[in-house]
Amino acid sequence: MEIDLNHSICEVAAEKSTFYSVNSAGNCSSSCSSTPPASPHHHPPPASSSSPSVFSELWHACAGPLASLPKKGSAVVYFPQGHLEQCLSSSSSPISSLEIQRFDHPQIFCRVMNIQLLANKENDEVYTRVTLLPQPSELLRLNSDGRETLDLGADEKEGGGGSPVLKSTPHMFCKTLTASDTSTHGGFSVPRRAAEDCFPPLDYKQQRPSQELIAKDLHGVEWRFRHIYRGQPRRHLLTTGWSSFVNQKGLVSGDAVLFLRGEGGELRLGVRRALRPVNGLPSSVIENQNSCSAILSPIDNAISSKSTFDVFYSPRATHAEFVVPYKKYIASITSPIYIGSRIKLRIDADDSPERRCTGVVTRIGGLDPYRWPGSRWRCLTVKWDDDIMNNTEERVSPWEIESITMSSFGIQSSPRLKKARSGPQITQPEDLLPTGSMGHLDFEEDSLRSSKVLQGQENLRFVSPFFGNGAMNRLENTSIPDNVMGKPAIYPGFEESTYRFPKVLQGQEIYPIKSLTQNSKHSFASWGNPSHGIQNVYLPWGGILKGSVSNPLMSSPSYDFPMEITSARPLHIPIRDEIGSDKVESEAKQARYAISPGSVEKEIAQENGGFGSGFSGYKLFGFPLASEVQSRSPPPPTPQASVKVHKQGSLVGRAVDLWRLKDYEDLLIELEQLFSMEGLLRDAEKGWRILYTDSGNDFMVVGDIPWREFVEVVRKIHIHTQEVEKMTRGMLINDDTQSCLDQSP
Amino acid sequence: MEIDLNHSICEVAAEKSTFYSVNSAGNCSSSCSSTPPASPHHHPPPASSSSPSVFSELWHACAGPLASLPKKGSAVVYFPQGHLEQCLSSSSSPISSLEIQRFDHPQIFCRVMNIQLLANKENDEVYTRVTLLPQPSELLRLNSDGRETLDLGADEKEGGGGSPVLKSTPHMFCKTLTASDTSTHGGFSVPRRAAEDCFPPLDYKQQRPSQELIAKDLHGVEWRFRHIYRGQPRRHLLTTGWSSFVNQKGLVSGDAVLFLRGEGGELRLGVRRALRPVNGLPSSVIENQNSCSAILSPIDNAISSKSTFDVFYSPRATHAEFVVPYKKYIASITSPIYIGSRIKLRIDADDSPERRCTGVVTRIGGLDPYRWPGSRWRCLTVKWDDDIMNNTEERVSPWEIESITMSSFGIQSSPRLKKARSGPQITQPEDLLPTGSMGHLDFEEDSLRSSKVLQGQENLRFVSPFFGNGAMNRLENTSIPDNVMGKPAIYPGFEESTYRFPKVLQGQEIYPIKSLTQNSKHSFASWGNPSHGIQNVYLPWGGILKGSVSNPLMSSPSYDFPMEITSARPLHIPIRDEIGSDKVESEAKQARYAISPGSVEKEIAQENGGFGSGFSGYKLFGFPLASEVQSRSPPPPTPQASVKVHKQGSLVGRAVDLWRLKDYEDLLIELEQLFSMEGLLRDAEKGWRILYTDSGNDFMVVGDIPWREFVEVVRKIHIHTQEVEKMTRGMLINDDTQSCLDQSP
DNA sequence: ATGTAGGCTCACTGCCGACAA
DNA sequence: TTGTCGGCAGTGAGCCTACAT
Repeated sequence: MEIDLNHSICEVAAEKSTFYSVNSAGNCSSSCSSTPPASPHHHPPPASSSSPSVFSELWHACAGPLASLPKKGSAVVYFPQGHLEQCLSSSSSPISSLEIQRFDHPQIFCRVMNIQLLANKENDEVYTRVTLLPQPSELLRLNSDGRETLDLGADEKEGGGGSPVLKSTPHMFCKTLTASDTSTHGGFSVPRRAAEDCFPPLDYKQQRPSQELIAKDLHGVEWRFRHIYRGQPRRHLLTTGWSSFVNQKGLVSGDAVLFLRGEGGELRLGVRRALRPVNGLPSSVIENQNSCSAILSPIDNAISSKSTFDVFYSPRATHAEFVVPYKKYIASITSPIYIGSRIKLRIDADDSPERRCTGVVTRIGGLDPYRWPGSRWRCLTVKWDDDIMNNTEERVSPWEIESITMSSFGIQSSPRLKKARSGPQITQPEDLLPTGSMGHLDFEEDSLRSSKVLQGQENLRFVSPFFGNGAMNRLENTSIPDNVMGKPAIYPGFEESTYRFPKVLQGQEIYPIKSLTQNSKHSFASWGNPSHGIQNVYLPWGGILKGSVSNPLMSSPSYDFPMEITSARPLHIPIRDEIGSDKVESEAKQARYAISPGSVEKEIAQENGGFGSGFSGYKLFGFPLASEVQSRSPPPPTPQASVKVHKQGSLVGRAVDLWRLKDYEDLLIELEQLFSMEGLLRDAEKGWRILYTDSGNDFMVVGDIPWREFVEVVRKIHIHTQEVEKMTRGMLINDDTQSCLDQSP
Repeated sequence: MEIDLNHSICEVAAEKSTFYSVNSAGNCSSSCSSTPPASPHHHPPPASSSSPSVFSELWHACAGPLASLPKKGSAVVYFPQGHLEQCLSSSSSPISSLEIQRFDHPQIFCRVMNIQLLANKENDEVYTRVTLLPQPSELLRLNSDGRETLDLGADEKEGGGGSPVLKSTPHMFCKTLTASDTSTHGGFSVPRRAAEDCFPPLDYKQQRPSQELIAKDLHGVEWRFRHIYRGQPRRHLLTTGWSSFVNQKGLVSGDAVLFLRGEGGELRLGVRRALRPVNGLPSSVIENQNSCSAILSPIDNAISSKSTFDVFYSPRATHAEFVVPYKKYIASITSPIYIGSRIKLRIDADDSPERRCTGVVTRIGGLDPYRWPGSRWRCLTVKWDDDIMNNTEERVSPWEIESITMSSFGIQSSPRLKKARSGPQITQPEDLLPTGSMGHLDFEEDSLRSSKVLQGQENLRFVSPFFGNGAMNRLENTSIPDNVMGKPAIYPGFEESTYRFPKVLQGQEIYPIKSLTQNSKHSFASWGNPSHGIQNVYLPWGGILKGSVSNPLMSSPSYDFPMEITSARPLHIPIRDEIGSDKVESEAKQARYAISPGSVEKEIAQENGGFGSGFSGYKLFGFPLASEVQSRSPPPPTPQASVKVHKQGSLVGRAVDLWRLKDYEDLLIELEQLFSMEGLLRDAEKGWRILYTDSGNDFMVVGDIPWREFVEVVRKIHIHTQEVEKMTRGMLINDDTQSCLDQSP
């Protein structure tokens, strides 16, 4: 017998009680218990102790995330997957005592004060509202010597309080609409148990018992339906009024409706739209923008004012993970992720409980180091082994990863394996072994493979600018403290690396060998103050040169890397030292922690010896190095953070923070959201053009210059219809023809 | 017999030929002629010389602005009213030789290169596209001595070129839809002449002749209609396909459709929606914001790059005047406008040819002096004599005004006439008499009245900070050159003044007498370099003190102004001296030109003698003065502290000191208190939206940018109902409850 | 000449049980 | 138990003329 999982979930929800409490001090706590609800008689008398507002809140809490509720018997706390609501039914982790942390601001820890669901009345979607109390936490701090200390025991016993008021789960059901349900032909077929559970009883003695149901939606709008019990075999149907509801709500097959009966017998109903794929773009992209822009901005304010903030979050519409459990976070950051790493991920899909997916990290994107200088979060692009995953989860948060192993892909595909054998032996240092409970890295067995990854790489020839005999010598004399074992690699600034051309980043520079050998004078530069011994050398493929191996890159400049691998780089976790005076010192020390205690092979081409000179003036393949160099804190005389956006014909302008965005695509998504033009901007055929006025007051087309450059020169963004470009080319008229008259007299 | 004016207009358009030409050099010119079109036989053979593209362009030109086309026989060039298209049929002023000038950038003159209509495919509206060639003109320049020279003769013979290709106007008609036309019950009743003119002929021998019409809209979409000639009496009807068209275009009664038959017999059709009143918001707001932000920004670019730019302009949707004929402009700026001035305005409404409206200027708003430091444009708020005008034309551009007289309103309403008699005699200087052809000011007869206006004022006690014996003495010795007679008053920076609290502006400071007398030490300050003799004294009510009357404000501090008159101030036209080194000098000289040659009575309280010191540190009623002082270019680092707040529907504005506030939340609370809207603003669901105008004069949503940034750029805050956002997003589904179940079994 | 209303037809909405999965 | 289909009826869109202005 097949079981509709959606329905099963609903039943679980009904069987599991969720308790809400709000104490007078505003210190909300919600705890969960697996106590079964009151006896499931058909029509329990309304609980006199329950106030309508509590019912309403509970209704809101239940209305949205049903599909995200745990499977029967499951009690796993799995915040990172975004199914925050699981905490509601997790007896092991009451929300109020869970450590929550913003993924993009490691200094700030938050305490969940309240979780409830709210409705976006615009699109009828339900969002989870997480009220967080930001707590600049002592859990993670830098000691004076720059060493990172994880003080796990601190701040543990603070929350709590408030006696939870027990509330029995009201009777409800959720049904995914069938084609018949949404067609104009008929009504809505009510599942038998759902009707008996939620709707007032009918007089079954009648031939065709029927009644009028009145249900309020999230807006408070009443919807009336004729509920009839008829047919052979008998079944419950909603007829009159149903199609109007479907039409006005714009429901289609695959969407879901939800009915909930309150204590007084009053009905509520909500819709839960299916996650419709946004054309052309993976949903994960939308997720990221959605979350970052709309949700995180008030958080900054709250943090500075030490007040609470709310996070709105729709588990159906967005995959973004705003909060992660502390343990998960710690586990994640102690497991470096490299491009090429094979990761395992647990997926909570509606149709399969706990499916685990595996894939290979193909790209590591960073947050904007200007805006989130200390963020440890990275955006991973994953090529999944299973093709089914391709469309749904292209981008992954490192917090989500369950285990990591080094991938061995690319070995067989490289015909030049032997030739590369003479390359450096990349060995993962032992202290990068996972210490977290969830992370799993077996570098021992993977060390060889990762070296093969390096050896297999073609065409891209990289060398670190840190290379240089002097630096190497210094480095070899450096002793690595023992107490930093197991700590993550520390690195200020990070960037994605899917570009064909190498990027030079703060603390991580990548050069083609060719440029080194051919024109080392202008291609080499050093970062960091040599007097402080910036010693870590990260090869582009993620290995760390160790030992006393001579520099093969210099001697054999024709290293070939397979093209399918752009570069394999470690997921370094930067920690920002806010004490500006000792920046270099601490960076140097932090950097050391990432270095294997073994001998590291390095050469730092150090032509430009000065620390402050950076890479100004150097170019690589026409790309100015300096512009890519992320200067240290504070952010340079920064260009404006927010850029105004005007849409043609729109009265009101908006503003976007470009530093938050990663690329043009992000921008388009952001703009679409700001102006409610979902899907209209990314598709040029929709007729919109994005223009901008730059610092030279020139009116330009967005997208022509590199994103970073764009961010710095843009002054104002304009959204115009495509007519704007026709002004020079004359009118174009598209000739899609429609016939609305079939017969001619 | 009643005549549908819309139809008349259409016929005029058909009778008047409009000629377009585009020469190969890209130098487009369009000229007009009143030559009647070819004999109006029913089906003229397609002109072989006309290319389809020209037809298309012409079609676009005709499709939109029909209501703006001149009445029969009219040849008046009347750009300022926004009916740019009138030039198309004006034989006296071919477009190509007309001087066009941006109202907000007096240095830049533009030459019209092309005019055509484009479609906003979103709302199906038609826009006028004006391709302009900016010409940094010599017409208006400042001599080295700072005197303004109007070199009318220059630059006159430059344009032209290109032999216009004659094109006969295609056959077209425009009909405003009736209730029957738009009802679901029937089809579209085609006016007889229109059908015979535009549609292919039917075989009238048949019983019910019919045919299928295929017409393309602006998007190129083909619409098919059954065209039938039937009924008793016989008439032309569009049946099948029509209701689909109406529905999909969202047409309602009052909208108009337009059919146009090309040379090849192909049909085009367009819609022209009726100007639906935007609920709650005066259309002028839309206009201003829309135009300034979306339309003018590319112009800056074009000006700097000396390239062309386009202006998109919808005569139906916006009232903004982007271009004004040069003569009109000159006439306007030579006629100072005061609050209280009675103005006459010509209105081109659809239903009445050349209706003239009169009203009294109640408010003079300025452009942002930061962004448009030299703009002469002012936004006038006019209280119209005719109540009908109240909703349509609240705000007026000075370019539109036909004639100006001083108003005498307020005389009778003042019970304290006698008491105020001892006040200063405000006399308009003779050199402010109008010299332009259109302006009309009779200051001689109004001088007394304006003084009465002053005398009648209560409760608001103002005095200029310029008052001071030293300055007065200097001023009295100043000789006014004769050759500046008739030139407008020159003043850097200007601001509206409808507020209860005084504002301190550049060159125009207004203080309550009370503060002067009580704490003159901190309330007085001087602007301008005394060595250059800033001599003009503008009283807040717009008068210029002259003669040797002693300062009555100092001796009788209890001046009372009627509340209904905020202040009567002259519309000073600032001219920006771009030579930065001599700024003060030229300003001082320019200022002198506005002063009556007669003896002027002034006192400048000049405690703070330094020019650069401004008003920093002084506060008045808690309002820092310095923040309100508009410094000379470049804009000062200190943004304004107090920001004006306007609530939709409220006549009176308030002001908030943003520096006192911590964040957006504080702001909302403050605003709620100011407007007694407790709880209404912080909850978005209450339906209020907080917007603001920033330093770029853009209309933005509050909350998008960080608070600190916001504080620095905000210029004015607007509280609107949420309707304001619907203007950009289109209709929202209203949630009126509907019962869809009438009978219960 | 043309706006509006009544009559008429037809297509579609929407309620019903049959039937099958 | 419930998704889908054929049957069927009521409503209304839409074509027609009549009538009024």
